[in-house]
Amino acid sequence: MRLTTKGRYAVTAMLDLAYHSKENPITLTDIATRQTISLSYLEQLFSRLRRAGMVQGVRGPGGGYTLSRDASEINIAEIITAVDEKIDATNCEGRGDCQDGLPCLTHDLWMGLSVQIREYLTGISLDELLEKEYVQQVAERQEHQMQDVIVIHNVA
Amino acid sequence: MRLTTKGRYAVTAMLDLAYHSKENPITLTDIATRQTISLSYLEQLFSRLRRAGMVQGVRGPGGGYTLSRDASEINIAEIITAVDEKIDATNCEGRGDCQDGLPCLTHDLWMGLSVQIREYLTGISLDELLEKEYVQQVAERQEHQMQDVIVIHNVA
DNA sequence: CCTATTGTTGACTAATTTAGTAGGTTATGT
DNA sequence: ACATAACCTACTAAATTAGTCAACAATAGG
Repeated sequence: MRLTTKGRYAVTAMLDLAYHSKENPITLTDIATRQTISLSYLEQLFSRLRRAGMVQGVRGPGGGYTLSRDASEINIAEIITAVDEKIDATNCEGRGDCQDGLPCLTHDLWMGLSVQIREYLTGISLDELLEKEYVQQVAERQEHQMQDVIVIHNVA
Repeated sequence: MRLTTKGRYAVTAMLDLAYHSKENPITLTDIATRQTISLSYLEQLFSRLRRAGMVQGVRGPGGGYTLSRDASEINIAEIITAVDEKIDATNCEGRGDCQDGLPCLTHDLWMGLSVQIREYLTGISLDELLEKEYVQQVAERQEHQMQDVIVIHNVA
């Protein structure tokens, strides 16, 4: 099982995208600034998200990324899977050959945990997350801070 | 979140111990053979489990390890915590300072996931695992294979 | 008392993964 | 044409895992 910043960054970026790209494409530079994630790293993640068919890239000025599907049709588990390989607590990727080709003593336990985690994350859509009061507060705060960054940039 | 072989080995070893140490202490060498885990690595893990007060070591011939508590009083979450630091899906260890001292956009989501995983693993005791038909089958198989190893060893 | 057994400890290491950099190439709106 | 932004590939530093190795401490049994 790995749930590292890779998967967390991907979900955060997708949520940012869902929040801001209602009409126009959003650039990775914007997301990188708002979420303080390195731009190049975001590019890698979005490369995978695009290949997984979750986002669409638009090149050139005014371009950026948009969601390929409605935010209600994208769940958290598939975002993590797209960038982080798999949500799986076993060592044998569920095959049951953990000990010399046969299942280890605790194989079933990790299978159960995997199902548990997968069900939880599959059950949450981007849409549902967006509606949370908490998310909206943080998103608004980030927009204000973004304004500050732009002002500082223009002054300099 | 990290759920790696470290935590899995610890739970597997503890389950093996619970299964075999009904009367006498069990040596790490036995556990290492049955579960195909490196002895030196097991020593490291049991050092932590001992400091966490979950097992007791008995030195000298006939020694080994026993559970400090009844198997019904030991749950899976605490075993993992003892060797694997923490069951936590956030990047900020739950503090909410993930983005420049303030919570990131998805902080709440990871908090919820952490609770979910922790509840699941806390709700399973070693005792309960032992009663599973599946575990008993694997344990018996391992004992037979262990006999083979001993026979081969004596012949050689 | 001696010795084999087993726990206990600490330092070291190879392999893997993560997180991030750097530098380029395409496509496209103005 | 030119600036903008996606897109792509290769490289790298830091962290973590999964061990190895070597020594020391306690103790049961002869």
